[in-house]
Amino acid sequence: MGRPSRNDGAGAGPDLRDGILDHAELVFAEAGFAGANLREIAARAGVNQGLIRYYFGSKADLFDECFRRRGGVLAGHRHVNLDRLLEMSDAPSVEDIVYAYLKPQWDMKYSSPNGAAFVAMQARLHAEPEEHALRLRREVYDASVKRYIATLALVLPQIPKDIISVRMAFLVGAYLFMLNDLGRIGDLTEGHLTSFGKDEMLDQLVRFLSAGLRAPL
Amino acid sequence: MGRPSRNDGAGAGPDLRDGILDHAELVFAEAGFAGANLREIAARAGVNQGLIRYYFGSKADLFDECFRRRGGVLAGHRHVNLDRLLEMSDAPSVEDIVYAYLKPQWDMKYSSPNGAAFVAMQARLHAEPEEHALRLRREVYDASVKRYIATLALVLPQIPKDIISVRMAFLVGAYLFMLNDLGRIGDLTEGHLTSFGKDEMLDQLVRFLSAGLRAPL
DNA sequence: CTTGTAATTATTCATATGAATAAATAACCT
DNA sequence: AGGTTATTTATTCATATGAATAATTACAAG
Repeated sequence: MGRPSRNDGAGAGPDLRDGILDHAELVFAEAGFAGANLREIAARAGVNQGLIRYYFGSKADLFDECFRRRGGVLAGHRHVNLDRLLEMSDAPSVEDIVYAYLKPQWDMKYSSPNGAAFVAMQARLHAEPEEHALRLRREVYDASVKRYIATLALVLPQIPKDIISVRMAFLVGAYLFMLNDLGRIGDLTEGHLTSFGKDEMLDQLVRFLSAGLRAPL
Repeated sequence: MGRPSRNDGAGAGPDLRDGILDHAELVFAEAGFAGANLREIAARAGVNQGLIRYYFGSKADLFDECFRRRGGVLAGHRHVNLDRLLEMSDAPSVEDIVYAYLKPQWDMKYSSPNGAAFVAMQARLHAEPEEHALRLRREVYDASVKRYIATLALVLPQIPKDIISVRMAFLVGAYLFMLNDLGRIGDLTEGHLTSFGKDEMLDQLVRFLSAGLRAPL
C-alpha cells in the first residue's frame, strides 16, 4: 500500500525517510511551521522535494509525523517513570513525581541537537492557537498528563483535583519556557548563570514547582 | 519628514495608522510573524497594502511597532505598580509583588480582543529563537523584570539573587503559558474549569508562584 | 487658486513556495 | 529475463506574498 519498509532487512541504507524527519525537526524548530519551507528541508536532508510528498503527503502531515515521533517517545518515558515510581512506593514525594515528569524531556534536550530542536518545536506548538495544534498536543500528551495529575492528587489529598490540574498547567508552562529559553535566563542573571550547572537548573525547577504544587489554599 | 500627525487637532478621523496596528495585532496573534500576511492585515484594516509600507516600512518593522506599543504600556504599568507597592511598605509580601507583576497583563487580556491578541503575540514571540525576537523582548521587558527581581531579592534575603532570577524566569513561563492557554487548561480539568472564576485563576497563579519563589534551598 | 507636501490607492515586480505530474531508477518476485 | 511495484528525481503549475513604483487624492500655506 505504498509505504516503504527498508528497516526489517539487514543492510544499512540511509533510510531517507528518517533523514527527512530529522532535518524537518531542525527546520521547524528554527522557523516554526509557517516559516519552514519544504525546499530547505529537502536540501538539508539531501533529497528531492518530491520525496517529502511521497512519504508524508503535505507539509502539515510532515509536521505532525515529526511531532508524533518524538512526542510519543517522550510520553512513553513519562509513563515508564511513573510506573517505576509507583512500584517503589504508594506515596512518592511530590518532588519525585515532578522529576519523573520533567526528566525525560530534559534528557532529550541534551541528548542531541535534534532533541533540543524538538523542545523548541514543542514550545512553538504550545504557543499556536490553531485548532490543529491543540489537537496534536492533546493526542500526544493528554493521557500522560492526566495520569500525573491523578497521582499528584493522590499524594496531595488536601488539594482539590481541580486545583492540581490548574497547577499542572502552570508547571508545563514553566518547564517548557525554561527549557526553550535558557539563553534568556542568562540575561536576567546578568551573567551569573555560569555558576549553575545544567543539572542544578533542573533541580531548581523541581524545587520551585513542587513548592507551588504544595502551596496551601 | 513624512510622518502623519492627525492627532493633535480636534477632529476625529479614523487614523488609519492605528487601525493598521490594531488589525496587525490580531493577525500576528492568530498566525505568528511568518504566518501573517500583509494583504490580510490591509484588508481587515480597510486600507491599501501600500499604506502599511508607507507608515511602517517592512513587515518586520510593523511587527516591532505593534509589539512595542502595548509592551511599553505593560512595562509602564508594572513599574507604577511596583512604585506604589514600595511606597506603602518597605517589605511588601511576595504575593503582592507577584500580583503587581501579573495584574497588568491579566487586565490587558480581558480588556479587549486586542488585549488578548497581544498576549498571544507575546507568547509566540517568546517561543521564537531568532536573535531579533530576543532583542525585542529584551528591549521591552528587561528593565522592569530586573527591578522585580531586585525587589524580590530584598524581601527574600535568604534566597541568593541568582536563584531568584531563575525563579523569575519560571514565573514568566508559567504565567505566559497560562494566560495564552486557558482553553487547554479546560481540557486537563475535564470540564470542571467552570467552577473557577477568572479572578480566582489569577489568585491561584499568584499563590502557586509565590510558594515557588519562597521555596527553601 | 495654485503649489508643494503628506496621505492613500492601484498596479506591477520578483520571487518563494506548496503541490502536482511525469519520468526515471531500483528492488523484488517468479 | 520480465514484469510489477516501490522509490527517487526532474520539471511544471498555480498562487501567495513582500516589496516597489507610479498615479491619485486630500490638505495646508501663501
